[in-house]
Amino acid sequence: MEKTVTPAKTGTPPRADRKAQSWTQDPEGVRRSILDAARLEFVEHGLSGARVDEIAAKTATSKRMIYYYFGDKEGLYRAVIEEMYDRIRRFERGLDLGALPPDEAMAKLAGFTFDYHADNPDFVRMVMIENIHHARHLATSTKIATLNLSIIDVIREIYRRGVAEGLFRPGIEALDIHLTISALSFYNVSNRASIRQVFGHDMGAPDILPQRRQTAIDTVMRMLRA
Amino acid sequence: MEKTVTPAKTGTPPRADRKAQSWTQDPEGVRRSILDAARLEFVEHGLSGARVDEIAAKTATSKRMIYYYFGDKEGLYRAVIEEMYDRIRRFERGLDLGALPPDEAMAKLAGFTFDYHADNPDFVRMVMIENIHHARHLATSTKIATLNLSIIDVIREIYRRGVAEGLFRPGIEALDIHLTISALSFYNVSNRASIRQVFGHDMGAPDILPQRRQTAIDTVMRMLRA
DNA sequence: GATAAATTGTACCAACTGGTTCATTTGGTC
DNA sequence: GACCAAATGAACCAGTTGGTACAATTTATC
Repeated sequence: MEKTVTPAKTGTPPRADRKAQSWTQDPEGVRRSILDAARLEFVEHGLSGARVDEIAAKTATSKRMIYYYFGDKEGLYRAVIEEMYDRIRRFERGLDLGALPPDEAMAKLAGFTFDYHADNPDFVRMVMIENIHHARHLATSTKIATLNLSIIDVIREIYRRGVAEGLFRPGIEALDIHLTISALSFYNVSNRASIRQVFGHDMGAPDILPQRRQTAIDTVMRMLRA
Repeated sequence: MEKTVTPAKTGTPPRADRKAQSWTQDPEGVRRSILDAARLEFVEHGLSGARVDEIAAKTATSKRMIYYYFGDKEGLYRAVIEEMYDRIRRFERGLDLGALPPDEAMAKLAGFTFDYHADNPDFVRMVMIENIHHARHLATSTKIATLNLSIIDVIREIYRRGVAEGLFRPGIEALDIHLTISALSFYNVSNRASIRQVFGHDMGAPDILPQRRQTAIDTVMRMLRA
């Protein structure tokens, strides 16, 4: 962000000597830089609390480019949301649990999900913020509507095998399993601050987290066991 | 909100004929009215998204009185938060589970907690909002620090009895039990919008809620059973 | 009747904020 | 060398927003 030449101060920019600086053309890089800065700001302050000027300041580029690429504040917010959902979807797709016995597969899925949430508090906070806004942007996003649900299929298949092998009790909905895993993974992260405030325990602390993780996995397995 | 006399339009208010209206002095009523309006607005738009003028409009009184009683926007927000925590604490204290056998007591507690969250989405949303702000206002509130924890004692006692009677397995922390119950109660409400958007199911719908409720209770009981 | 607290209204302000305008240059590609 | 997209930068603006100033009146209390 260093300028070699002092910029003119008139409203109309100078003709010559504007900038001797050179720069590489890199649209993706600029978008990246803006998205990263925006994520930081939105995650920290929410949609209404985030300041465009603040995002611009965190960027390697300028406020000008934010509007150039994302149209307006909400467009930028939507882009951040979409990217985060893209990421967790890729994560879920990357799970390869088909080769494992059902109980191991389910325990592993629960563990992975727990870890993903614990490792990505930014994602958790964005989901919270989006829910505060009644998932309005999720609804208008064209990208998100088509995708998800894959995780439900994964769970359904593991569960089916588990029931067939007599390991799991029958009659449970795949969505119910997913919601239980999610709830137990999400809550510690989303409500970490209030839990610490009210009960004096920091669920994100490295000496407490593993215990909570084990409890979550055990709880899911016990929920399913025949 | 009817005025019998048209107010003067000068900056300096009129001397006479200001208002023939009479009103009863009712500080508590005015505070109530403001707090209710503020709750609606904060719950819907968050701390940064809420507009003081909008709160004033929802009030039976004026913006003037908001600052008169609560100092500033944050003071008002803090008052709303404190009141909500007061309410759930009273609810928790009101539970009388000591007379029931441990398993019944625990199931009833889980059910009550689930219902409280389902019936009070405003509370859930305020807790979300406060967590987005890292529970900063919970921390600075003098009222909240001293109180809670009673629910942990209730759980600890039920659990102790359950273990003594051989109904529950030993070695579980009371806080872990509470967090599990809370997570399973909170998540459906807090993430209702995104769940509906992504999976197409409205967890608050009257034909789905009871099933989710039962799953939550079952899950807690299975977590504990010896 | 005096005193203090509760209440009323509204115009107003300074700071902030999302978003735009203007004019221009540079890099890559064919 | 031409051409277009990428990139630059800072001033500026109109609308919003939390909060206040000012001046007065009414109600309850003793």
